[in-house]
Amino acid sequence: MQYSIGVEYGLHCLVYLIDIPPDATIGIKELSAFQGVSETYLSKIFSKLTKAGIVVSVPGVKGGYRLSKSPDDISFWDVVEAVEGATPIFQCKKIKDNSYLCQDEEYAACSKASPCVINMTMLEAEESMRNVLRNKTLSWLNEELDRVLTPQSRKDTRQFFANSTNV
Amino acid sequence: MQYSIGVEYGLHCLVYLIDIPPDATIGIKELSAFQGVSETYLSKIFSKLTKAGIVVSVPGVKGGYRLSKSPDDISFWDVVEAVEGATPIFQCKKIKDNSYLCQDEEYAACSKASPCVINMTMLEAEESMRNVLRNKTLSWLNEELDRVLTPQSRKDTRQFFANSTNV
DNA sequence: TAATCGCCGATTAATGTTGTCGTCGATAAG
DNA sequence: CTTATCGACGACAACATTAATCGGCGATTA
Repeated sequence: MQYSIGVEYGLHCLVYLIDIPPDATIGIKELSAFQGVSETYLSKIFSKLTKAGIVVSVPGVKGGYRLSKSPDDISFWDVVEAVEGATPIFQCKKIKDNSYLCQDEEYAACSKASPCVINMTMLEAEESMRNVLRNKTLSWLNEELDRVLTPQSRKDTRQFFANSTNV
Repeated sequence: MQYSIGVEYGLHCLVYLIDIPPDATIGIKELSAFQGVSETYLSKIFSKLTKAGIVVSVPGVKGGYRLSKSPDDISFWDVVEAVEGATPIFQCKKIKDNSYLCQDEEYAACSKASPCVINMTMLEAEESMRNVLRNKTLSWLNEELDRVLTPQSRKDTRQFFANSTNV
């Protein structure tokens, strides 16, 4: 069980969109070329990011993507939710409502009225994970990368996209 | 993306193993009949729980399963890990180590030596979820069910398994 | 008006999920 | 001592999902 690789693709790409000049865009072609990932698949990920209001797409020649809001207002969870949806990780098929005892109609009604403790616990655990992701923004990630990577490599990266940026 | 339904099956079944007399067991047949789930599939889940040391299997006629240790020492996470494995939910295909800049050998070596901030963040978030699950034990679940369910339904459930319990 | 971009739906190969089936060895009962 | 019943295990199958590819669409720019 794993989230799709699209989450990783998306987050890595969004980093490059943070520092570009206002009104500039970066195309799928450049993003996929830089990272060495599938162009068509990446474009699907960006369709989802667009629908979620994380990026804005500019169609036509010299088109591409840019962030739709401040990187301060985009959290890791926003990206995960955009790509993977908000479906809970833990399934609840309500098996407690299909137990042997539920052959009794009255008991079944009573069971369906009360929550499933196991599922509640799972949702609580998931929520804890989401809260960590909600507290990490793209701005934070950008600063963290400044701290971890060499200034030269960050500069080279920006240069790569600056050369092909569509202004 | 979801954890398999086996987690839910397993946790619900383990509840019934808590309150049985010492040295008694409950068979797959009774568990699957009570919950209305597939017998063969459930037996696979219990194979995993056995390998993980959560339950003990008794082979032969009148065989079945019982908890291998105190329900105080079995957490939700133990069960999830037994059924699903400990593989992280978030994939990291190390795409940072395959970027355009990594065509430079020296840069590639440097990149591989430094951690991926995005993946670190994901693992931190997952760990937060696991910690919630680690703090919930089968004993806690049992008490919670006592609180939420009617005494009658709990009694009926125990009765169901007592009738077929193998002592 | 032609080339280039993102958008979108259909398709596909590989993989994972949710089972089933048949065989095995262990065990209790007749 | 045989037989029926249990769990263990591997093979298999149906179905869904994942990670892509492909082709046609409309928008844009040169």
